[in-house]
Amino acid sequence: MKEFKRYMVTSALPYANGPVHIGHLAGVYIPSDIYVRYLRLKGKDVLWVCGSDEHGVPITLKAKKEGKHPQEIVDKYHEIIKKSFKDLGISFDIYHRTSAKIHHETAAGIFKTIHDKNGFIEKTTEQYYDPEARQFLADRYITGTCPHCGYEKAYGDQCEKCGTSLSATELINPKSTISGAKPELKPTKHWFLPLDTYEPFLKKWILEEHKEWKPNVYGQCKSWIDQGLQPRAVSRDLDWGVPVPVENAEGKVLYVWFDAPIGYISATKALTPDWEKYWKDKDTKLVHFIGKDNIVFHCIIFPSMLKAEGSYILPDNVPANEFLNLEGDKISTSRNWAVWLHEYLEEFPGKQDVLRYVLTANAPETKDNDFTWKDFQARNNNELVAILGNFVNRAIVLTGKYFDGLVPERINPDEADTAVLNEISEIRQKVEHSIENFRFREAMKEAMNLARLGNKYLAETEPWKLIKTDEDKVKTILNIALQISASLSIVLEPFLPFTAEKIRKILAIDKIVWDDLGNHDLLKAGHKIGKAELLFAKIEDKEIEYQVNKLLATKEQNKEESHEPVKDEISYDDFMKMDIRSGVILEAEKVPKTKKLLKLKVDTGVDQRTIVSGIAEYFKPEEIIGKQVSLLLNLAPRKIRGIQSQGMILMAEDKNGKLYFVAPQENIKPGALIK
RNA sequence: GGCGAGGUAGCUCAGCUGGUUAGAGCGCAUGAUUCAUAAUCAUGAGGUCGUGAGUUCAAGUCUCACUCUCGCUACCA
Repeated sequence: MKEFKRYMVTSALPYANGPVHIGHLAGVYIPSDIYVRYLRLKGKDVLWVCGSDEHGVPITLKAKKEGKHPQEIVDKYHEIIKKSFKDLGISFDIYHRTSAKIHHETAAGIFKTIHDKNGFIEKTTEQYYDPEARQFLADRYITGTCPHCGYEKAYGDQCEKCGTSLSATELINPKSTISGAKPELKPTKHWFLPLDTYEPFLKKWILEEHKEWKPNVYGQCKSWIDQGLQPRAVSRDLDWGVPVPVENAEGKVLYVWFDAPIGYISATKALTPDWEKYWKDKDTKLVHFIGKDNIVFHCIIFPSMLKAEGSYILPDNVPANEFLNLEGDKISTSRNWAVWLHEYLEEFPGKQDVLRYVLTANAPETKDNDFTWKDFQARNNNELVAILGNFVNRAIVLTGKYFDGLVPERINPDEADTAVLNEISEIRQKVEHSIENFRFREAMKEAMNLARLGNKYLAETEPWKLIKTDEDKVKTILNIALQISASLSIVLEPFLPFTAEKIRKILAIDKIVWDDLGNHDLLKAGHKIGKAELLFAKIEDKEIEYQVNKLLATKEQNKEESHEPVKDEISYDDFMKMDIRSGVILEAEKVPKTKKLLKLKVDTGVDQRTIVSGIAEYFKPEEIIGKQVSLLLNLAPRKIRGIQSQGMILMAEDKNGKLYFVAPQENIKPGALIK
């Protein structure tokens, strides 16, 4: 394996429209913190950067909804996120943000360089522009009269009445749905990164040269490359983001995925004037920690951008984790189904390492995993308290009791004693190997084995018995138990930094270096150690119940609060325009090559017609034949997957997206009017 | 539907290029022990390795089909 002179580590930028939860931590931030802390202890030259991703449409929407400026939104979450990371001991060298000036300059600079090298494809199209709102309008934000059927409220992309696909420019009397103003046709230019031209490069670089990447990452990349890459737009008509730095680009910003990864570079710039050697020197090892949803951006798009720019190095590895679930359900910010970091820190003060431990032990390294509070409690009580905390406590208490807290000397250690000391080095090697291969779960387990080793050693030697007959032997035993404790304070530092620090405080030592791990004389005979202090406290059932109840309450609330806002008022006439009737499904078959579509033949009472409906995920064709349904008959026909769909089946949808038929409770002849 | 990843003891996971009775931690049972936060230590019981075929002297490990979970993608008037 290549030896690198220095390391550049990045962690995915959290999106600043909400706080950070345990899924983020287990997937990205804790693994990278372990990795970086380890490298630092080894004395490596390493920089680790992260920051808030503050651009993009969702933030502007959230701002609009709350009547605020996007900057207010990102300011709020940036502070919450930054503080909670710090409190958990996530040791970024810098936590930056993409709304910062230096980021805008950096992103613009990179765009400009690629632009000047003709690295983009430019495409100009005529698009509607709203002079009042002063922005370009997406097709959906324009209504007008359909040139085919004369329907007055056709959308810019499609007429709902006759079903024809339209382009906004075909509409007669177009109107902006934002301001109501009459939009003007203006040429708008966009820039595309021609990913297709990077295909040969990506093929060689990933598929041939990085076979060691994790299977999920490698497989995902292969899938994308094999399917053929398309040029991707790198700009948007929006007023929140990094302005496109060329002439005649007013109202255009860089697409958020273009500017976000550049945030790594700008953060490094903000950190040190020496930033270039971390990003441009071939002897730097660049590692991106991300979640699986980010694989394509970090393995395909960002490297292509850097390649296009020309002067940057490419990542050596992109360790992506899978997702963490919570109590069996997907974590969801919008449904408030999460354990929020800032809340955890308040509710479990001083227990940062417990969360770090549980999330590492349970990290979704190879497949999605589940976090449960019961498991959280069990790991704390049975592993941290019983194995680790207990061992260190035993060693300290015994030393206090027998030798007044003075480290005793080793006198004629026998074979078993030496074997135990030597085992520390073996554990060290295993931990190193695992961390360097991004297997943190395994690494931490090995580290914990050191505490297991200590417990076993004490149980076998029984110093509390020997003290009556052979004090010299007890000295040797406790010396070794203390050396193990000291080594624990090193090996645990990457995983449980607060605990490692606590152990050092009790042992009254300060300096630690990874290479001291396994040293048999970390504590000199005669050194005075401090008083025993518990490393971990048991977590009682009550605390766990509280958390579980909190989640149950969320579940209840989600059930109740699933109301969409009430739509705009309509007139009775509007309602009566709809022709809703009961009907019966006569035939049903799956539309080939789709997941959700069923082609149905229904008896409407007046005729038999074909309807295509997106319900295949919840109903099998044979199950619904003969089923009574409610039909909207006079909906404009529309072609779906090549099949003309004449009407719509009415369905109720719950918050999880599950569908339910809406139909008369008792059997009724097809064709009965519903009003 | 296409593509990718995964399906190994109650739970969380190891099992490298196929090779003796499939491993670990936690939980569970029994025993030992009391220095320690009823903590620890030892021993043990738990698996037809998603299902079904095939290749091979030999398959959890290779091939094919099927099935379930997750993700990307197409697609839900």
